Amino acid sequence: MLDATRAALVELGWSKLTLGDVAARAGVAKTTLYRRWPGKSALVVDAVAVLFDELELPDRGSLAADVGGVVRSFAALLERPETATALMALVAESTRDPGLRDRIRTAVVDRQKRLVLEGRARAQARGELPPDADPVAAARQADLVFDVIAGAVVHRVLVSGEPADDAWVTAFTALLVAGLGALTPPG
Amino acid sequence: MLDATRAALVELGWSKLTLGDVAARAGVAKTTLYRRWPGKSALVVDAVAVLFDELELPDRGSLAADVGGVVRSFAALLERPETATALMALVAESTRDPGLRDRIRTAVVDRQKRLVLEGRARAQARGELPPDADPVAAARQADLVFDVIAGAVVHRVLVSGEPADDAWVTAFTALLVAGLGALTPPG
DNA sequence: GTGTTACGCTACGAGCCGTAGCGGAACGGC
DNA sequence: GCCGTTCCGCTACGGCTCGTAGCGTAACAC
Repeated sequence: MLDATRAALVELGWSKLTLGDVAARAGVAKTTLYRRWPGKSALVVDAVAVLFDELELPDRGSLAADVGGVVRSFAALLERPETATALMALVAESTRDPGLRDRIRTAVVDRQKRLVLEGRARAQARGELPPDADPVAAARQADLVFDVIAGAVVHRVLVSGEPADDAWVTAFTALLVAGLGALTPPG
Repeated sequence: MLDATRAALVELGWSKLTLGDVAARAGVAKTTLYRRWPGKSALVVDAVAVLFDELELPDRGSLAADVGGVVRSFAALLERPETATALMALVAESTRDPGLRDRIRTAVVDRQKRLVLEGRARAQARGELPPDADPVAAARQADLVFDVIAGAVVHRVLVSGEPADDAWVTAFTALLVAGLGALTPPG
């Protein structure tokens, strides 16, 4: 079912995707889809969410290398046509649907944020970042870094429409790591 | 016409917005809309584009203050319900429609990027940033900064779903300015 | 043997899309 | 005063999608 949804997303995109189509591809009655999911948005959330499971963050030895790695893998995910068209449409829908917003958060956003927390803890263990003084300040900084990384990649790939190639990834990583390094030693 | 489109966006959101609705609100026949715009997407692009004209960048005296200013005004624009639901949906559509992508670029993206170029030139005049050595490298850095700023704000407001309040703006500005400052003096 | 659950299939009213066809109003040239 | 052009409003239409209702059936539990 979710496979059929992703296939339909690749071929038709979000706007022209119909539940009748998905049902036909999956060899399933349209009724069954409506019995399991309340609508198009919820179905696509589940279909796309599994793609974010493949995001991992192996230890590459330094904060800069870890940031570069997560940026690269996230960009690779966004350059797949299914995720690109679906993610933006879902975010647009979630603007007017709090329930959908929660689904997206638990199914997609939290899975990415986990990587940031992981890389951050690793950098602290290496001594590249100072340990947490205040836990709420630490959470705020993690959220900030997450928004910067994910936002920049999304904007580069989907809005500016240019690839996140090696040159861009290294430049962005350098900027972010330099900012973190310059900001935290004194404070 | 565009006023009616924005009003319908506020009330219905992107997905439930119909051209018949817009026509009724504008006191105009549905045919007229189709005579002027090829479809829903193009109409909404024009309706939203004018909102980006109010973005300006007064000289606030320092690079940090200028960045904070543009972040604040951009965030205020994104927190309006019309722009939030429309922008993301348009980006989603543009992944499958190169023509729409160009419309968005000229009508929305370029208007924002202008601010970045302006602030950058101003910071160079103040001596806060080094002058351009290589023009293509300068353009690349400007694009990078633009993606970081716009992407972070969009992600914060629309994906994370939390407001870009003063605390966040100052933290983000500090991170970005520190990164720019730490990166460029040696190079 | 029976209740429960889940599914497939058909059919339906409702709504929107995008277009065609027709008639009317404004404007300009002469 | 006459006529061509252009723009608009209005109605109507075929086609498509939505989401639901109704009915029959297969698997499973006990």
